[in-house]
Amino acid sequence: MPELPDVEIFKQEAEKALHKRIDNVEIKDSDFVQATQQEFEKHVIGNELQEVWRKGKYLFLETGNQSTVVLHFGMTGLLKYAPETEEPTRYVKLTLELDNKNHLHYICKRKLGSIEITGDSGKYTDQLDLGTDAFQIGEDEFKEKLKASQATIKSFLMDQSTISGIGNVYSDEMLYQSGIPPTIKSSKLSGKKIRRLYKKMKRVLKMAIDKEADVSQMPKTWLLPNREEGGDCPRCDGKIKKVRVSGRTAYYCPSCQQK
DNA sequence: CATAATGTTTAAGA
DNA sequence: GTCTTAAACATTAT
Repeated sequence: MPELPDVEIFKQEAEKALHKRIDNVEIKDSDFVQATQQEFEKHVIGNELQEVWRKGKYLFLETGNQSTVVLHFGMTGLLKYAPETEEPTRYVKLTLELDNKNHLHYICKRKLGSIEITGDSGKYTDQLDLGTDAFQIGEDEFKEKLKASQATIKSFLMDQSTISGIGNVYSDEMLYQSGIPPTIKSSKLSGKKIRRLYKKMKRVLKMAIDKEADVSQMPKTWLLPNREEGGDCPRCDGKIKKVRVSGRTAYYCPSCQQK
């Protein structure tokens, strides 16, 4: 589930290839990879991986001369760094072959997600229209944006053009831990709840990254490991409910989460 | 077999 | 212009 914490882990995976030269590129699914072999030859092959950075759910691989590989992971994408002797077989869309006999693979079961190359990453990111990264945003900006919104709070958190990086699963988690129902209007939140949500947003993201975005490592008192209809709420006697909010499935505890 | 699934984009309606 | 829904994308898991 590639949201901000997952992509942050992919960033760490890509950083294993930092300062290695990219000797070759294998496009394994040309339907999926937007860039052509020629573009990889021009922008990537023969260059070192100089820097890896993330904004929201996007990951950027800088390969010098203002060349950037832009990755989005859709719902099922991931990165894997492995020796050339341990090739993954299924769902590989792209492989970067490094000069140390290791490979960086982009793997995706489904076709939601993208791989592109740009010669102007500034212009490219502007076009993506991403709001401030959820891990970077300050409390004042958060408060201001929230008060200006007419949307429900869950919708607000997931809107990538306002704040980037938060998706369906982690928005549920933040709202659960803040005791806020997902369908309440953002503008109706009390100052106290806004403050609480801001703090929980940061804490949930940080903890999730510390736990390598691995659900099995998350605290049992979190919603995440209990995210199913009718499941027991880990913090009260209530049962977890499922509702549709902004086209997605939200899980919450009606008794813990009240305005 | 039918259904829902972590995301984004687009279109249409309120 | 804002916000919400639904559909589409392709494939897997239940």
